[in-house]
Amino acid sequence: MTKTSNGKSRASGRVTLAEVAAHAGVATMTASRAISQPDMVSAALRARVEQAVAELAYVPNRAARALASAHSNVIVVLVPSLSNAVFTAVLAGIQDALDADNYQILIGNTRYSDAEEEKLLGIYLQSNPDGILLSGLSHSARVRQMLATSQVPVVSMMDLASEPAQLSVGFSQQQAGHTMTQYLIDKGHRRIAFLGAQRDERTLKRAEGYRAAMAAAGLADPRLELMVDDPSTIALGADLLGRMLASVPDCDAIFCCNDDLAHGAIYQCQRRGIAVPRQLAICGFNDLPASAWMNPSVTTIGTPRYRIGFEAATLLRAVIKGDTPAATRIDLGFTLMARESA
Amino acid sequence: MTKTSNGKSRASGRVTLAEVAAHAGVATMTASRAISQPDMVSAALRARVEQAVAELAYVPNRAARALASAHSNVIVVLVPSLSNAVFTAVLAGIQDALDADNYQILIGNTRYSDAEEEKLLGIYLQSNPDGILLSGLSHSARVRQMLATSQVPVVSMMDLASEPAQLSVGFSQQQAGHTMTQYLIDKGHRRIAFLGAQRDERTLKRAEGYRAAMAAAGLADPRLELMVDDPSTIALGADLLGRMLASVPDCDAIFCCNDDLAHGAIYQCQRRGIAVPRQLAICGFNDLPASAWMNPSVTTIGTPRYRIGFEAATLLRAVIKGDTPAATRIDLGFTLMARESA
DNA sequence: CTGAAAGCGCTTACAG
DNA sequence: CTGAAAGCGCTTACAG
Repeated sequence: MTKTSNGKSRASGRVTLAEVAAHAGVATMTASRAISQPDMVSAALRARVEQAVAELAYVPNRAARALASAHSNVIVVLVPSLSNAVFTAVLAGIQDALDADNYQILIGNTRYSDAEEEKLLGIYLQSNPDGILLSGLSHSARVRQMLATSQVPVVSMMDLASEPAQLSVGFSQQQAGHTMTQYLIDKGHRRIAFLGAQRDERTLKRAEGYRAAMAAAGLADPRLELMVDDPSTIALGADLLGRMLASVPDCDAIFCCNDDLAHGAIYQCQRRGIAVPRQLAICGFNDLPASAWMNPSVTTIGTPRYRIGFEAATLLRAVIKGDTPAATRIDLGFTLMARESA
Repeated sequence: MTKTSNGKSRASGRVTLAEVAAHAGVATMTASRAISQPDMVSAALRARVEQAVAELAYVPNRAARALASAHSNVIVVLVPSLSNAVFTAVLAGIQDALDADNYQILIGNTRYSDAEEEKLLGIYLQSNPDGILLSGLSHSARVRQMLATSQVPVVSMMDLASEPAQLSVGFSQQQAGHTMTQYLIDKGHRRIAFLGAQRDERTLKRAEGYRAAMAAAGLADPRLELMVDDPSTIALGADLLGRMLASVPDCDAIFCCNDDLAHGAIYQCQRRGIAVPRQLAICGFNDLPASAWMNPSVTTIGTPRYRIGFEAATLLRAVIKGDTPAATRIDLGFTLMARESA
């Protein structure tokens, strides 16, 4: 199997293109073309090479190809979480958009940490990626500098960039936060609390939207805001609900920064015998699958996460291929899902 | 910035090790050592190289390193789903286990498809991975052959292999299915249905366990089994519950092959006014976070998914480093979580 | 501890 | 359409 030619070789033992070429009776470069640019080779030679590939079970060496061609065919995707269904949907969209091309997708989970993002980016940049898909708009100075010196095309996902030079696909997190809050105000609620977790960029922007709507309605009260660093979980939602009710007993509605928190808050209300929405209205954000099925069903903001991934990947691919995109800032919008809980 | 030497160069324009070496006034190979094997270089030279690296913002070319060293430092992980919280937990365990080493983790989502698994494996094998982490024990003939010819070490996750030569980390899916069924039988249920989705390997084995327990108790009835190909979702759980109740009205307990289905079944009962567990007992599998919080809370099987990922990656790393593992088959067990719903 | 040179397995202008 | 040769950016026995 291992046909290393000379004794002192460091060869990998795997079948090489040269062996395939020899087997097919053509030059190495012809074998290369038959595989990578089949149209540039005559049908006869192509068939011989293909047969040799099959007979020798040839597997191309991606490192050698990347080195020789200065093209990695790698696309890096950095998401802050894999346990959050929002980002797995984004990934599914990316996968589908890139499926046809021979891209290798490098998925990095930054765990909502700047340090981790820097580390992962540093490692992934070693692979000389053709493009990068990032979550969110705000990144550490170090990350911004690494990106700048690398010269690799970047598309930001989830939110909309303010500078048109920055490619972004998403929707206005702030506006969505405002819309949900206004909905609660229009329903007649006055003591509307905001429950936030993770304190990430998007939570902060949703809170800004909430704050703007409350202020405009003359309902602002800092005691109505409860924001913690912990990751969003159902358990945290249950906990935060208790804390809010303890500090603001006359609270009549709760806007959770995401559905996990809302679910926990609702389950907690059920255990305490608090009727939702009659005694307390509760709404979330993202429209996770359970939100439509729970009892009461959960009022929330539907977000186009799959499409964000799909469109961002499509945009990135266009830029990599040298196209000048028609739009550099793609707003996919959001949908208020008015259901039973608020 | 781009210091390509000769006119017709295909250089990438990035800073190279040779430039770093020149900047530091050492030979290229010394610069290489200073970076990869710092202990083999004197402190003085090491410092000069490190400074040159910093000043030039040098980023190593992973492809070149892989090609020259015949070592990719890549570990491939294939999971059937990223939207399933079980596998994202497995991934978290893998990440944590491999964090210290400089491994690049290639995550592939096979979407429960043999064809997709073959395709992904083919692409990833081009990167000459040091090791592979696979989900499940049963794979297509093509996959098994690719694995065999590649000679890359493989560890299987989730279930336990029957042949000791095959490295595996998980628990007995069949036994877990049996345990849950026996629990329901012991509680006095007689018409216990099994709801299955995806028809994947693990669902099938849980069903086997169910079948064995039912047969042993003299309760077997093929009409009590409902298995479909569709992916597991809450909506499907709601749907399957309706279908089962329509075909077997005297059904008194339902064993769902996973928690998503169980949640959907319970929500559907709530909408139909069926009391759980009084009129109908319902249990799931995997113990997703919501199961402890729902009302009623969900009886289910707790599975050590994070630890499966962690231990599997640890085992793989040991094998890659040439160690002979003490155990080739690591049983991490499971836990029956008896709660309100059954 | 340090270095000169060969080699890893591909691709790519350039000829023919 | 096909091929000889150089080169991509590293690492590694082998010497000194």
